[in-house]
Amino acid sequence: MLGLLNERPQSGYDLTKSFDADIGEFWNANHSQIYPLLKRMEDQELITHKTSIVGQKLEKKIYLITQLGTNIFKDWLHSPSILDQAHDEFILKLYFISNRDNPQIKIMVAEQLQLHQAKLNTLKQQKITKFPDQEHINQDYGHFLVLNHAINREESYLSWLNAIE
Amino acid sequence: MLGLLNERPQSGYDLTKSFDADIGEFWNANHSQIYPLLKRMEDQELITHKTSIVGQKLEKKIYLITQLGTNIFKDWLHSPSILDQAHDEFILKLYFISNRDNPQIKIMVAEQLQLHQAKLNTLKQQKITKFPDQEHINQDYGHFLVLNHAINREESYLSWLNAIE
DNA sequence: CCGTACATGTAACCCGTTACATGATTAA
DNA sequence: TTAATCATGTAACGGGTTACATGTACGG
Repeated sequence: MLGLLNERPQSGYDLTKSFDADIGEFWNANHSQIYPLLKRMEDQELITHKTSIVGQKLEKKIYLITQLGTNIFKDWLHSPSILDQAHDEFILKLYFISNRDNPQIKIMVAEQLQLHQAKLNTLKQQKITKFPDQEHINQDYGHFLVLNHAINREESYLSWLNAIE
Repeated sequence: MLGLLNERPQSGYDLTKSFDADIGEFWNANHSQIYPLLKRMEDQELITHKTSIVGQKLEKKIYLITQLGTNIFKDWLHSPSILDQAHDEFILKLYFISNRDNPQIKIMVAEQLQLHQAKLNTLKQQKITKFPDQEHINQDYGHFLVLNHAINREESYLSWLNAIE
């Protein structure tokens, strides 16, 4: 939300739409989560708001990021991202680095390449250890499929990373 | 947890280890989440437990799935799985179908193929609409990378699905 | 005897979804 | 005038992490 408000001041409703659209592909939030969080963030002085009137009397709260919020956001943006199968922070950071020529992209990609390569190596080692022959595969087919899925996931992630730039 | 207890009776500690190991690759849970949940599940009569003594006096609670729990688990296992970028229920179900010859696998795979193919089509259409030329790509590079990532993810998912059996 | 693993719990806190609740604006 | 969209909130509940808290068993 700090990242979105850093791009332009907007309302909770606007933020909700962003999550429904492109960002929602890999990070989701509903309006019932967004409105209370906006309040909490304002308490923490990361954002402020002004009220705008739409039509005759509909009050719309336009939230703006503060200097403190901007600092926190930038610290986050430049911090390393660990691997997490549920939420990919690296992708989210990439989303906010809109400028193609930003040298930060190369650094971040290199970092992720290393992490995912290490993960892939671990998974491949697990496969060799746990499924040395056909008999082990047949005895625990579900586990075998799932391990293959994780390997496939990491391999395609690596090929996507390598294709950046 | 019902799935794991359906395979064999075990303790909360054993369940924790399962999540730390192979299942944790795509679905995680900590012991501080597991112990209270076991109590709640016992209240709901999905599981029961017996106490086993290890060594001199260490009490170990062995949880067993009930008939009700087994029914609920099997209903879940045979229910369709929707797409969810955070938690892949289909993978989890596959994990519990250990028998390679189970005809259910083919049905589930076909279902997922359809869902992921539809998702891929939507994403590709979005890419054409939102990024018709190089200028649009340069203006919103972060969004472009993220969309490509989602497309890449779906394509590799489909190839993995097609490789099953 | 000492460190690692076994074993089980609670507390505080935020994440996230579904449902409940209300009302205004706008375009057909 | 009516339906879709804009706009903002709360409540209940369970998901999930980090930290706090305690004690036993076992192998070297």
